[in-house]
Amino acid sequence: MFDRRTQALDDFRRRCKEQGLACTFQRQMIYEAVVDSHEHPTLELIYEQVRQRIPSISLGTIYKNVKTFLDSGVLREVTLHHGSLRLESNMTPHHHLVCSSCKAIFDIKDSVVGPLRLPTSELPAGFLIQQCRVEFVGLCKSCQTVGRKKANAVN
Amino acid sequence: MFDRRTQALDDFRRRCKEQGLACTFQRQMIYEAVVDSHEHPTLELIYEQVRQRIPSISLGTIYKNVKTFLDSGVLREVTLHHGSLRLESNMTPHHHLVCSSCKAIFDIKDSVVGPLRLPTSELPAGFLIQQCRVEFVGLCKSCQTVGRKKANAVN
DNA sequence: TGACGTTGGATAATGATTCCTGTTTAACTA
DNA sequence: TAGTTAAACAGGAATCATTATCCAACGTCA
Repeated sequence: MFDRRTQALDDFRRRCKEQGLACTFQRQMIYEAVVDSHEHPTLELIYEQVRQRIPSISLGTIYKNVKTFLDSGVLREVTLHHGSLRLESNMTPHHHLVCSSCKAIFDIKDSVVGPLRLPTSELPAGFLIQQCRVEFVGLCKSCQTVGRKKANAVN
Repeated sequence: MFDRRTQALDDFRRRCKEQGLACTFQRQMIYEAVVDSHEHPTLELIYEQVRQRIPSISLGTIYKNVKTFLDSGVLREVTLHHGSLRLESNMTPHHHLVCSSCKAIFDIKDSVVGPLRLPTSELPAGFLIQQCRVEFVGLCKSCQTVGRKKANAVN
């Protein structure tokens, strides 16, 4: 009887224990909502999901716990630059190098990485690929020396 | 006398003309602020920049024109998922496939893409790379048939 | 130059996120 | 197992970024 939910629950307990986080029912439901949704859910989606099982839960609780999960590495954020719109005028194909601490962005020439191909067999049926973006994530020189704490928090 | 600013101005005029946009002084300043800043600036940064030359400009104007630029493709947004925090529980290395229209995200196995290396010579001095994220961007099946307009708008 | 689109500024609306406060709960200990 | 305590909770207020609306004044372009 080692179904997906049991597995998820075990993972959750283990991850919480590792991080010294209380293993509350609300947190468990939030975690499960992320695991169950294979769509890389937004906070709103998680909220709706969890409310079906805990109607009284508040959005604030979702926010706080998701933040806790992200800070401690129990969950991950798909989107690196979420929250800040960043612009560029360079329209030629290129990639980016991003400092995870100070969010500085550098351009990387397209040619350095080379073309990336994905076998059609790996794609969802009918998916049409238009472009490929590569982000190298790391720490710039100054953030390595200055902000160790900060850098660790960003996983 | 073909310096960087002259070049930028020419590019700007050409891009505006192509898109049927008025080539106003304010827009020119906004465009130049993006070109001049090699940091992939935020809106706030652009605002500060432009205000040095047009102190009376309002933040609303910046927002409005940047949006116009993004919609028409005069400028680009570095961050694909800006504005929506997306979560995942899958902690194993993997990449993502993103529909630019409906923002659906699919996982791609790490191994399919293979390891990517960047010659140190291509990095800013002292930069420490921690991970590499690849995003294949395109259109999922349903968005290809349904939302052509929408899809075009998303560059 | 004249018509038309754009700007500025003020304001309001919105949506996402954070903060605050009093109450409840999980985890630990006796 | 009951008691204690720090942490977590719900609910609502507050904040912040962003978008929308208005209109008179202005600048652009044919």
